[in-house]
Amino acid sequence: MLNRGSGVTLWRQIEQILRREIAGGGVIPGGRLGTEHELAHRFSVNRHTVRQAIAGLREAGLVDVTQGRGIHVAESPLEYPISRRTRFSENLGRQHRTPGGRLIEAVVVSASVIVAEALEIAPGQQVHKLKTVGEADGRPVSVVERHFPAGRFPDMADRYRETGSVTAALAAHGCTDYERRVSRVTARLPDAEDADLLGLSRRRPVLVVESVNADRDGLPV
Amino acid sequence: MLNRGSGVTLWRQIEQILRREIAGGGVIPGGRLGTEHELAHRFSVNRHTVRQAIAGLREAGLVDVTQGRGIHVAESPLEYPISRRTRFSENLGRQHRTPGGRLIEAVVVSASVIVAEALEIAPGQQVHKLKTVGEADGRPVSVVERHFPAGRFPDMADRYRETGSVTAALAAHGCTDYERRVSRVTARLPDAEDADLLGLSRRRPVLVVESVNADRDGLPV
DNA sequence: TCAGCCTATTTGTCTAGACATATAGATTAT
DNA sequence: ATAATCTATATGTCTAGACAAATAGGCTGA
Repeated sequence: MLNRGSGVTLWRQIEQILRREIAGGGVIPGGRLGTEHELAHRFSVNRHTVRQAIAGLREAGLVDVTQGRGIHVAESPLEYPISRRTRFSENLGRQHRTPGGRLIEAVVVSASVIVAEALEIAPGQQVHKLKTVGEADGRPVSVVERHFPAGRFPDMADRYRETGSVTAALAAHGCTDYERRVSRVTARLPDAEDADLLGLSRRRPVLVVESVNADRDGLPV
Repeated sequence: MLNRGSGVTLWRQIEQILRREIAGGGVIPGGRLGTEHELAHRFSVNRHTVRQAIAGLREAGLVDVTQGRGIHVAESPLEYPISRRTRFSENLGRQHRTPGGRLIEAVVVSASVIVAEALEIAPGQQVHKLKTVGEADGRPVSVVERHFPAGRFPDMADRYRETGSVTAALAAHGCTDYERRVSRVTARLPDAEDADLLGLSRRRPVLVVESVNADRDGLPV
């Protein structure tokens, strides 16, 4: 099965074999890949060598490893053969117009310097902070944090809860149309909270869209 | 130095200590962090335990580890306290219009199915493939791969070399204006080649802009 | 029936040591 | 002086084995 003197390390060979098995559908998503002990025995190597191979699969988000439970093929590695990209490549233009989203948090806070600058208000002024999780295809794909000046949009949170739509909530305040003014796209690795909300591996990069909307509305991050 | 029965694993404690030393400027960027052997002796642990701690620093892009050379603090972990975002948050609209870029590769290849579909030509037809590295602020920030149908733009590579501009090269073929038709933004971790070209850590996510330009020009990836 | 406990299973951490391989610098030969 | 070779140093890989800790499922007692 393995080639021991080929210049290619054993754990890489093992990783490759397991990758193919997963990609080829040899193992059902959610099913066990086998225990470290089993795999070690199967490839006739030490358990630690298997662990190094598994570490690679884990980074790639192909398997979930849990102490006491075992090694399971991740739920949707279906698209693996295509690429390892993060999936939520939304159409940017639409992203901020879509009504959907589950509300996580709605609080009124003092504007940080960055937010204040974007909104063209004084730092420390009250702003609504809405945190929502966007969903598509039935699974969470984006975490959005919006800031609205509390002065101009006093009932923002309530309106959003009623309508479930940012656009509608803004309209209720007399703002019938808005446009993105600037938009910066960056990428980073998600922090623990984001990863939890999205139910994803911390390995997968996350898109961060920072944009400021015209008509004097702004929404960083 | 280390607390052995605290519930926090040794390697995590070691990682934290080293992180603080790096962030605090205790070690000069480019300087050695010490060898695995030295660190193992310093913390009175096994070399492998140190290795696991180092693996964490490595993932975070804080150190460069090279066989035979040792462990060195990464060149610019300066912005570490700020955030771990990738830096090249370019203005999307401008990205494909900018003239700049160093040519890495220019070949004529057969169109893959994906490329062919985007360009609305038959798979297998000849296309120019231009690979360039975009620079900003003196450092490489983007890897762009463009595909042009060889039929419509026979001298693409030469023209690009002459003018150093995609727009100009297209104009030489009678295509004076073009627009992005659709654009998808995704993020992924760079592969070895990309990381090398960009001179960056493989941990930092990379933005991938896939767009198809109107006037029947397309440029995936 | 249900809660709590117990235990087998499985991954996580740590140690110990051997050999492989890449790097840099010194040494040697031309 | 320059190029090739050798050597010490350092990380990479692999094995071996011990104990810790989390999970799941079965068992026991109320």
